Amino acid sequence: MVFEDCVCFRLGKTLRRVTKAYRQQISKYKLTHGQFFMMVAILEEDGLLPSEIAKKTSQDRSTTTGLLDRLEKDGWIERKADRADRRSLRIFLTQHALDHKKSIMTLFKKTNQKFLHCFSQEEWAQMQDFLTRLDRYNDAE
Amino acid sequence: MVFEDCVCFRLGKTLRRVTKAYRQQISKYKLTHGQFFMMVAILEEDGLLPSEIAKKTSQDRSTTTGLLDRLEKDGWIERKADRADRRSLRIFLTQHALDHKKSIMTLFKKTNQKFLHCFSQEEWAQMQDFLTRLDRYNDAE
DNA sequence: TACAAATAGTTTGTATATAAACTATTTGTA
DNA sequence: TACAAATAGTTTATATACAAACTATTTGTA
Repeated sequence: MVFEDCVCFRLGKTLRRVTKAYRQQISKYKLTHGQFFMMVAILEEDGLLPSEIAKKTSQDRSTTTGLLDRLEKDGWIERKADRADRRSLRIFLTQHALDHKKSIMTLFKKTNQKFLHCFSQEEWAQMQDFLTRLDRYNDAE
Repeated sequence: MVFEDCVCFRLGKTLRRVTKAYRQQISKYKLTHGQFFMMVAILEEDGLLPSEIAKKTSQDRSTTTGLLDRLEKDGWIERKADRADRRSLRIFLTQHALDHKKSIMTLFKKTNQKFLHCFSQEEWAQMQDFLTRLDRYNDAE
């Protein structure tokens, strides 16, 4: 089959499947997988700028705006003006988010364990190396 | 970093980067990467059903509808009624698509070569195996 | 100090992605 | 044959993804 050896196609196919399974695992919180990762990033570090969150989650800034919109609408985060730079915002967790912090971080780790079971430690290190090579290749472009 | 060992996050990050580089490579044809892959699938086999194309490209049926809509609008393909089953359609290439068949298939192979350069033959086989394991894991769910 | 360039974040427009519901048709079976 | 179930494809609604353009502010520099 013509797509067998296509890097982009194979990654896309696998990601779609992994994401689908991921969604089922995290459905408890009514967060999409994108929102879930963004929440984890913010739970780990409160008070970041949107641009810092974009970098941390490797998302486009405008994608980040949309994700933050929905997280704010659903009461997980708040945008507050930065004192030092009036162009900037800082993203803070709501009490609701703080109340679920431990539970969400546990779910994050537990869900990922399921996927890591596909690999031995050495294999996952190998996989990470492969992915990092592709990341770097495209940085250079 | 918390996402370092997250399978879903790492795949997503790499795919976004690979796709971005891919887009630049194929920009000549004004096809998105999704449209490009679908065109390759149809160039390889003319007269398929949308459901067969969905399966071949590992896409949802409704995603396939949208991609075929745009390919049809841009004059690459035509939908024709199936004689045997009035629920079904058959997807056929236009003359325009046939005129570019060779060039598109060459671009497909050439572009992918750039990404394969990140790996030795053994490494790519290993990577394929890893991806296939994740595919299978999620099939079972 | 003036002001061009850079930066932070958003908006707009379009494409992919998917679940759920929908129409039309065919299939399986009592 | 009648009719429920299955199938093919689409539509609808919503979320990610991203390029390009936009506003407001800050920075760098002549």
